[in-house]
Amino acid sequence: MSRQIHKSLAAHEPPYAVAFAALGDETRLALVQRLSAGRPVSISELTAGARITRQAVTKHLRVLERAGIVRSQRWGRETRFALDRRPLHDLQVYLERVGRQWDETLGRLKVFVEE
Amino acid sequence: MSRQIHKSLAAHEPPYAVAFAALGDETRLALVQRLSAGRPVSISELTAGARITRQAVTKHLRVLERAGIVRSQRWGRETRFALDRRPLHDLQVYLERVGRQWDETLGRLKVFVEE
DNA sequence: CTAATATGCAACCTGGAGGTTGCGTATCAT
DNA sequence: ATGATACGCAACCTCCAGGTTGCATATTAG
Repeated sequence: MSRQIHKSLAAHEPPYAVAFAALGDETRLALVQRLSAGRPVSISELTAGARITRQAVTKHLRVLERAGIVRSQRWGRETRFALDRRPLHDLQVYLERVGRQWDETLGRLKVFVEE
Repeated sequence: MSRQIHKSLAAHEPPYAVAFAALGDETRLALVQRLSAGRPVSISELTAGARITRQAVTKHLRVLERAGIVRSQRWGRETRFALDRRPLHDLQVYLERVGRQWDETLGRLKVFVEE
């Protein structure tokens, strides 16, 4: 899309695309679900029962971390990950805004038609 | 992610991951923005001013369409795309739910601690 | 102290995402 | 009728996401 649009949108806004992309994977969505309970969970525990390797799980967690959705903290020999709700809330607000913009524009359009 | 968790979550729910993934690209997010005005827009118009080829734009639009976020309709020689707000709203609700689950679980935890 | 546990790091593999070009075909404008 | 416009289809290219394996290292358990 035009460079102008892109720039104007991404200028000082959070990197929505990155966050959405982080959620755009079944495995990572499942991880988010699992962490949504609030309790920090270690990599091993998150890997337990999974069909993929611990390394793969780790990579997914790092993706979520770079997107700001999750934070990690070492606890002895294990690394525990916890959810951060703020970026998720930001996405929610973003989606609301898109819907609202639709309403407003369509509202104006309706007024125009009715005149 | 254990198979059980995955299945129980994805069983009859919308394919959230697919929708999130569709939004997880700057170009496609820009397209969504542009369509959020409500007016159906043709591929050519969406391509105008973009730095990528019409074909690339088309591919992105198809991705959005498969995710249900956008719908296409032929209008003479052009194909116009329009936004569908429902899937976006579903995502919004999904994100709300994650946040709410956090609150509830943490609430329970707090009660437990205080007893 | 020693074995088991929990991770990190790095190399490596493979498929598909994102992009391009070329060409064929409706449809619209003149 | 004819040229310009708006697409679709298909082949092709490149790079990186998602996954694995192997090995080294720090912690904890007994």
